[in-house]
Amino acid sequence: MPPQLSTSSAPCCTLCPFRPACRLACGNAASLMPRTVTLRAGDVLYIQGRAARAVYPIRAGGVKQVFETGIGWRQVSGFLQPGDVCGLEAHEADAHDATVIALQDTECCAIAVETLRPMLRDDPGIRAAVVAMQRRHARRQAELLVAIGSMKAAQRLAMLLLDLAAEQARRGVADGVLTLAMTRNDIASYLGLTLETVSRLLSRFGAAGLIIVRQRKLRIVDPDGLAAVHADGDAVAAPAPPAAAQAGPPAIP
Amino acid sequence: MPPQLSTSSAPCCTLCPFRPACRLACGNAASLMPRTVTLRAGDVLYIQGRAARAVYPIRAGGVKQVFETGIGWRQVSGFLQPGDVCGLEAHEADAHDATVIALQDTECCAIAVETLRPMLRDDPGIRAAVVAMQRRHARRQAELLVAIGSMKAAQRLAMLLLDLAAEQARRGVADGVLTLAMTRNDIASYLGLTLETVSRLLSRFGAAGLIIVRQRKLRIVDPDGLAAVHADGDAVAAPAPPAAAQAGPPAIP
DNA sequence: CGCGAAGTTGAATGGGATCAAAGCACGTGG
DNA sequence: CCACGTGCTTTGATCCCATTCAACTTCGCG
Repeated sequence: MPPQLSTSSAPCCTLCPFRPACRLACGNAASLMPRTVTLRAGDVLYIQGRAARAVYPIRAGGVKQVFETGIGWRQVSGFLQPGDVCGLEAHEADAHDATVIALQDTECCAIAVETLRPMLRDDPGIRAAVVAMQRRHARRQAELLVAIGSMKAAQRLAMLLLDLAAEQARRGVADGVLTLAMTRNDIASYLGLTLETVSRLLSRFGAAGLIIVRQRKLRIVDPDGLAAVHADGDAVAAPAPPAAAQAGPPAIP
Repeated sequence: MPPQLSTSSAPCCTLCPFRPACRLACGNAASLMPRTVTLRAGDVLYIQGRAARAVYPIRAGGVKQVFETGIGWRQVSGFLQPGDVCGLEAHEADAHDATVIALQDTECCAIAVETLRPMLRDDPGIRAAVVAMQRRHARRQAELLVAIGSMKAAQRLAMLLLDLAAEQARRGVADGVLTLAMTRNDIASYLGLTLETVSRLLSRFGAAGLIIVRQRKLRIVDPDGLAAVHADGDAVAAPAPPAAAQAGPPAIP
């Protein structure tokens, strides 16, 4: 077993919708060999409003999507991880509808629209995968809208944590240790809160035994409890003093 | 000139994306003759999660979209007017992604997916119109997300009013009298507020001379002022007592 | 080691929610 | 025609959750 790589796993294409047509992923010499792009934390992949010339499947790392309204109000609108695809709007619009910024060292492919469009026309499998991806994104956005519109802060944060864990499970990671590549500020923006509130809630979740947090490493200890918080909001109220002997699980490795 | 119809104008197809292929709209005998549906206030057009067998262009009246999350939290997610199309997700999904309920007496067409799909395949014009409609909807949802996530109540309401006015202008109505078919509660749900807050803000906007409200009739007096409220939020703060002689415009006709 | 960015924690404030009570429009039936 | 009931709206008083302001700690990196 090789030594552990940085914090994220090596480039992973297993969830990429373009995998069957991609030489990087399946090795077929006759297939597409996409250009790749590498980004460092803070680098901008593309900017909202600029011409959309490609879509960008993420191979490793992580990015945030930032949306800016017509009058200049910005908000984080999503976090994308390996297996997700940035800029899918390119296949039916000519401009990007959000800005994408790397949260950590990130590697992604770039598939030009001139390559993409024939692929979508000719391959029903890929087309279906892309449509499915768009619908998942729309559904998540609708759920987020309701969360921000009518749920309390604790519910929103619980939702995000469960969401991140589900995403992680979807890409096959077994142990429940999440790495939050984004800052507290990014999380707060995404959830319509402030960074202080996010920090306080993470501490409170930790005190309640739902999670273990240490900086950007997070382990979900009690998924059912988190789900209860998401559904109820008052499930974790006062930071009850943990009495005496409570040999909780050791800190995150 | 016939006497004025109820409160909304007669069935209007001028903005319908399917107009060029529709006998109701263009009179071409060889074209499609869609089935029509009539609803009374409160009637349900379709329900989230049920099989999507058709799309429903609205000819007259108005409806609200209601989205329900996986754990049963509901929120109004949009208001649709004549020229809009309900259930457009049908062309790539097999289930409706929201519930649609009539706000008033409403008339709409029903175009079965079996009819829709060939139409979209063969007619680039219609396809483009449908894509444009979906993108406008996505953009509006993103703006709403930022508004609910980080704007104050007054800003959100100003945004909605300006939006409704713009929609009305888009369908060619000249005088600026809006008819709010939805209740204060619907507005509040859509904006992530409570009905009391919406009511108070409408009164405050009225006192500030931005609008004239009386029940569900609303006239925008000062669009620029409203835009300032949308951008700033503090533009209309204290309900300043209107001093003395201020012969404001007469009540809404 | 020292600096800046990110995170934690506390205390005070405020905006919107909640609770409560009238007021108003509209349909229904006496 | 008017009395009545119901649902929607308005307005007031109070409360509470999240924001704001501020101080301090921790981490990452030159």
